[in-house]
Amino acid sequence: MAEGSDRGPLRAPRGTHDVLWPQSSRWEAVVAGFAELARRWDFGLVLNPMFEESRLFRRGIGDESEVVGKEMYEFEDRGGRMLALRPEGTASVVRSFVEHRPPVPWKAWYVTPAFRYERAAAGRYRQHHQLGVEALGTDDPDLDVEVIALAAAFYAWLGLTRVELIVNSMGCPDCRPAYVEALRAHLDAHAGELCDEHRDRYVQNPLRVLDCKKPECRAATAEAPRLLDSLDEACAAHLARVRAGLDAVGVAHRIETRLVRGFDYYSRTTFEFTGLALEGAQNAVGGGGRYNGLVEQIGGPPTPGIGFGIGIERVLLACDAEGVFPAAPRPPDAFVVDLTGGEAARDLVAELRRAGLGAARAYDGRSLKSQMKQAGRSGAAVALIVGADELAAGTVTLRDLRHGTDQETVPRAAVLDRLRPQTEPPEKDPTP
RNA sequence: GUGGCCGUAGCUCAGUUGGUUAGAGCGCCAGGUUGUGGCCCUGGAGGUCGGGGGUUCAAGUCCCCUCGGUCACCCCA
Repeated sequence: MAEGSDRGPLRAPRGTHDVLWPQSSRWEAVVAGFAELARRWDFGLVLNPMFEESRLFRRGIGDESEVVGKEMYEFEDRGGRMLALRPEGTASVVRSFVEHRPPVPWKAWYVTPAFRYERAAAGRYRQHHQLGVEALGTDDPDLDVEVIALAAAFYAWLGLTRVELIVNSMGCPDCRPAYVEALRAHLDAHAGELCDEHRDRYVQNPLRVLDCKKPECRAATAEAPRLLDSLDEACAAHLARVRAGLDAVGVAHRIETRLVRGFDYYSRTTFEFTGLALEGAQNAVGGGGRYNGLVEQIGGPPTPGIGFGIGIERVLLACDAEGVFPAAPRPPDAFVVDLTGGEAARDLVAELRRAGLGAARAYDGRSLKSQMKQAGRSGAAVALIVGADELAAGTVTLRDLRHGTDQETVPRAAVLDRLRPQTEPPEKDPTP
């Protein structure tokens, strides 16, 4: 183990990253856009702790899952409590539901960091960020449709077009066991054909083999029984209703019987959004499903639920790959250039800001040329220049920085009125 | 966690079979213009060559370890 060596430069820990302006403007916009969609879909914001008792995740997500089994950031606090940084959002949200018992249906959205101790790569981080929703209290397939449609609307709002939605049903505790047995029987007969990894492990979790991308496993399961065919009547009807709903609201999707998601809590509807423009293996931009047994598992009353998580870094990567949703910096409305020692700038920016305008200025008594350069770089629409002449005359020189070199002399008292009409930004609708 | 590739100014990179004070473009700062940005010209600042150890008269160049990135596997967001 590398003891915190004191050599070398300080850097962000492996798998973490900083987001600086102007890149961060995309994050602001992503969250604002998602918040607006959540409002339309009638979801309210829920805030949860970033760490929880470890047992929440062990019980909720499943001890066997990769994420809990080997990727959790677990630690003991000074009081001897075993805690873990949240590896995903659902367990915490559901725990808060169980703890507070809000009236159902309870529709919550969140934005949160998620922590997983795994080897970093492009689009995979030890701390990444997820947007998500959880809806508890009803098994109504129309809700599945709403939840999936919300995610689809989000991708569309970003401008993404190359996103594919795959849907499957994991069945329920009534019909899945029989299927798992049938699948296991099939795998027993083909065990020799499986890839190295699954040859021995398929017994524990046969469903995993369906998800394996190795050609051997693909071939060995090509003729395997399909979960879709062994759904009981209720699960089959549920899925049919979800599919019809997606068609009705115009959400294109494809059934993928191999889709098996990583967490233990899923039942019935599962889905995943894949960024087709993304290179490499990290191309899932979002996913989720129904988890009708989860609330009970962590100590609440039997309550069905459904939700999804969307990885912000992934989605932004997909935007880069498709060339959409660029960073949109918000420049100041005016840049104050001061040649009098700073007092005029100090007072003028204060006045502009009180009036709701974005005001920037230079510091350290730079030269006029230097201040003008900064003004140009800032993206401000106008420069407000105050020198000895203007100070004496009670005016400011207002220079257009966007178009040409037009400038005019404006009485100091009229500056605000002169600025307001041309800078009032139209209230921007975050959706198309 | 396993294997491959990579790591030189803030950024993108060059750096000859190891050989004096490590370079370019962009960016930044200043000047050209005693009060005017964007283009242009001139100058300047800025580097533990990711970190540590080793080989050598000599290491950015070679070797080992380590940290970080990246690709594949794995896993998923």
